Amino acid sequence: MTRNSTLGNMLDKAAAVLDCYRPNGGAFRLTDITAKTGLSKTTAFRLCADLVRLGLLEREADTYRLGGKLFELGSLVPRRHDLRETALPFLQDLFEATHETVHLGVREGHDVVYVERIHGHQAVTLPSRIGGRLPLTCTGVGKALLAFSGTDLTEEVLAEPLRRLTPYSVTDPARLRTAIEQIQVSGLAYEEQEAALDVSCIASPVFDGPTAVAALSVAVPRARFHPARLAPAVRTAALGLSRALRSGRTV
Amino acid sequence: MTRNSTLGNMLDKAAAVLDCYRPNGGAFRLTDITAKTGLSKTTAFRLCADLVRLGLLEREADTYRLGGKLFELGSLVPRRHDLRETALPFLQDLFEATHETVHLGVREGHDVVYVERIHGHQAVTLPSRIGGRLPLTCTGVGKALLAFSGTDLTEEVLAEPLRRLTPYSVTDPARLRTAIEQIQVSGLAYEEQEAALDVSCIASPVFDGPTAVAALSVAVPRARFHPARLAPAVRTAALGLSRALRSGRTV
DNA sequence: AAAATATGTTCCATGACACGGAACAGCACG
DNA sequence: CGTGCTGTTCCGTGTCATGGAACATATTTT
Repeated sequence: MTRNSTLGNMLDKAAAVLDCYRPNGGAFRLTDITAKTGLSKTTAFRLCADLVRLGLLEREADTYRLGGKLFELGSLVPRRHDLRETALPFLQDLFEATHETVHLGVREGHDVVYVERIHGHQAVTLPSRIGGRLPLTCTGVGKALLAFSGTDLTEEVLAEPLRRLTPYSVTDPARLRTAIEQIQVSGLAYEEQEAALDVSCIASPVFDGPTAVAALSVAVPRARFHPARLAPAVRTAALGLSRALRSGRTV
Repeated sequence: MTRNSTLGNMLDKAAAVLDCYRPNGGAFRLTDITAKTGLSKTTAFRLCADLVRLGLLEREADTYRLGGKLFELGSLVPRRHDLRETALPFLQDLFEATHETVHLGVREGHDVVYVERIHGHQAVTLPSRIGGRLPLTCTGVGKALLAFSGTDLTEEVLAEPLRRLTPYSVTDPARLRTAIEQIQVSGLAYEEQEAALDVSCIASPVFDGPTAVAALSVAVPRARFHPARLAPAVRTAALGLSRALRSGRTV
């Protein structure tokens, strides 16, 4: 009868249920949810039923998935929506120039959150997905953001152990520090197989003030990786978007 | 002390708060929220504080906006995400062929919900937005969906008064019925200034079985509206996507 | 076939906690 | 200075979310 002490109120519990689905979505059964959240079977059952009734979860034969209303609400989040809307034309330009996978990401804590990801028929296989999170240190977009987010953040990130997604991920703080310095002078971040095997990436920061508000990149299979051709396109798109953001703000 | 009887539990109240932001997002103050939801000031205050703590809402100087976690969760909704992922290459093709605003939408009840919307620098002004809802009867995508969602739904929609977004919106059930029949034989839905002034649109349904699972369209300013050029492109993209969905399912 | 294990589901008494009214605090007005 | 508007804190009350136990229904093991 004593309430579960770890989660405060009903809302915390509901949020815990939803958090089960981060960062990869999927479909879970009631038992999976009780295991992940620590909620009692009864509580999880009632909670899921409520969430289904509210459209935040959907049910299909003993499994629960995220519901359509979350999609609607997520699309309305102003910070994301506004950025995406101004960025999209530039991302399209970049895609049309390269026909490679194009990313737009923002920083959230020590992670990059992808706001947009467009690609054609031959998509590279990458851990990135819209709304997904990856460590700042393992991706082109992340490194571009990190290099222009202030020295405090850089030191914070370098202080803790660097995560590894592939054997090529940079885990030596000293190497990362020099990489960041190069990014700061060139305005371009390179990444080779550090997030996924056989995928390289060029990224460039987007500014709306002193620090980067976003970064965009193209990711290409290693066989087609030609920096001399890609770098100017990425840089152009990033500068164009920066200018659009500034002019939008002064209106 | 008597509890608000109209909303059952704490979760209902939280969902009511989030629903304030549909369908147009924005930023609301505490008073706005109490007015829209009917919650008491105290309850709304506590609830919003909880939602901010959970990342579902963000606060900025006495106003609340939808929070970043909703964006993350919304992007993971499987039904939407999977469709978007397979559709994107075809939408890109269509955009590259036309350089006009491209839509992808699905049906939800008597509305169309837009799953994707891509555009270049000269975007047409339209009420459509990703995650947004519009009446099936006022948009190209909507009419394409309606024409291939079974006669039961058609009759349901025709039975109730038809909504009007512009002076050109079709409100005569008889005219809409013949329009639907034309769509059914041609596989193409036309719409001229019925959703927004000065914008016309050609749409085509996407199939993964007997009924349409989605529809895609291009929307163009009236001055550039050349059906003979646009229709084949739209049709090609829709057929390509249909085929990709089918082959994806049989794997 | 029976037993065992795993699911999802319903029932219930209980007390933790969400509730709204009242009071307070800070601002902008005229 | 008062008056009207915000957001915020406090607190006693009783509602309703809670988890255990029991039930239902599959699937697997003996």
